[in-house]
Amino acid sequence: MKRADPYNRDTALDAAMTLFWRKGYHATSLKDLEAALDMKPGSIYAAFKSKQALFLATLERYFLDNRQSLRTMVAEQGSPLAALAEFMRKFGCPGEAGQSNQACMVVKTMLDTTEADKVIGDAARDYLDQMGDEFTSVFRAAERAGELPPGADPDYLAHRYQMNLTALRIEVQRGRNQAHLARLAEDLARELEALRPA
Amino acid sequence: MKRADPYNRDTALDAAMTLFWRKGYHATSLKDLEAALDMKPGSIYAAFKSKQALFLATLERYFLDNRQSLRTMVAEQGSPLAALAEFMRKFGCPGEAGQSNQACMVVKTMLDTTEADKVIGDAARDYLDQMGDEFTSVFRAAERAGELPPGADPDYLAHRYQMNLTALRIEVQRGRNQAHLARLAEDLARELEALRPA
DNA sequence: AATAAGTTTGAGTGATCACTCAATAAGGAA
DNA sequence: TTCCTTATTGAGTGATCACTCAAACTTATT
Repeated sequence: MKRADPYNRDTALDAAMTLFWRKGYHATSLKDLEAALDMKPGSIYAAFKSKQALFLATLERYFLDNRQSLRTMVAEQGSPLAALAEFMRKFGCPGEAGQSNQACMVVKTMLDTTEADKVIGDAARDYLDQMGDEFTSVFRAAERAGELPPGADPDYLAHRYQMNLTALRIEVQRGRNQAHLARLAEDLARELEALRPA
Repeated sequence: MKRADPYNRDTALDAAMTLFWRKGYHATSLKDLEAALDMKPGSIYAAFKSKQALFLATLERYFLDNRQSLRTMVAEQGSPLAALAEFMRKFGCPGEAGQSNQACMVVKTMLDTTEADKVIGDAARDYLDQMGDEFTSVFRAAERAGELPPGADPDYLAHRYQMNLTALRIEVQRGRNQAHLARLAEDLARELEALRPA
């Protein structure tokens, strides 16, 4: 039997991430992973140690991707507040930029996890916290730039922003039509930009 | 061997609902159900036909419970808007009234479901729609009672309300501290009541 | 060519999955 | 009591679960 090419870690992790993101940790079997990664069980275990370790690796990858996407947006946009608005808007157009009609993988993971999968649940909560911190620091930058009204609380604003983003992305997975999602994202973005003093 | 008492459908459904709510459909095994319902596999299958049918029955029960809770609130509160505000506030105090620190079972189910579990996913989406319709009709009642500003869109308001409720309940499962959750719920409730013209 | 080091292979592990069914027990009607 | 219907029992079904490992293969070094 011919041997397959040596596996590519990035490609494999991407495939695993897509699969886990869509199906969730519990509903994804090793058979599914073998097919998606085009790897035999032995190779998967040699490369990633266990199903759980592989999942954690994909979750980290997902988080890092998202954080990088936000940071890029902040660097490209003229202002912190505009970056947050644009970041929000992007999730209202699923299938265009992003790859899927799925809610946030980290949120899905946290909701799918109990004490029996403490390691995974803790990782998810930690990434949510880190992403929240990221939003907070952007709001703080907005404050320094004079984009927030006096007395605004960057920490609280970040929290509410994260909640809105989460809710919007759940609407995406709920299968709402594109027009509805776009209006929703636009409204949320406008409410953000409305913070800017006149 | 002594026989167990004949099962009580309500008790069994409650126990199954609690278990499925917490662990999710995929992570809940029949062993888990046998222990929680105190029934042997044969009895479970005689009473509920299949794991999937049992899950669907618990999901319906969960939905009906929640809808009833909202309707009771509307009947008890002085105004529709006050009822919606109070309904929101209740979810900010987990462990007090409700039984668990879990997000909405219907949302969790929708996020945990793929084409492979189409029946379950469709049921979840349908209950979300029905709950949305319920909120819409309360907002319409608020409109008739003069509690909404002119030009308000009850359908859109209901949608945003549902999103906020979903996000709040996810914060609960995220494990935020009680003070934070209470403030969040209070703010969301106040924003609702701020719709009322002066 | 020969050897060594490192990967990939895939049949096979015991455990657990959802589920079945013949046997058994309980309650009601005669 | 005897029969009949209905419910419960729990060991057992084949399938699938996450996972292993000795053998086969490839590449690099000699």
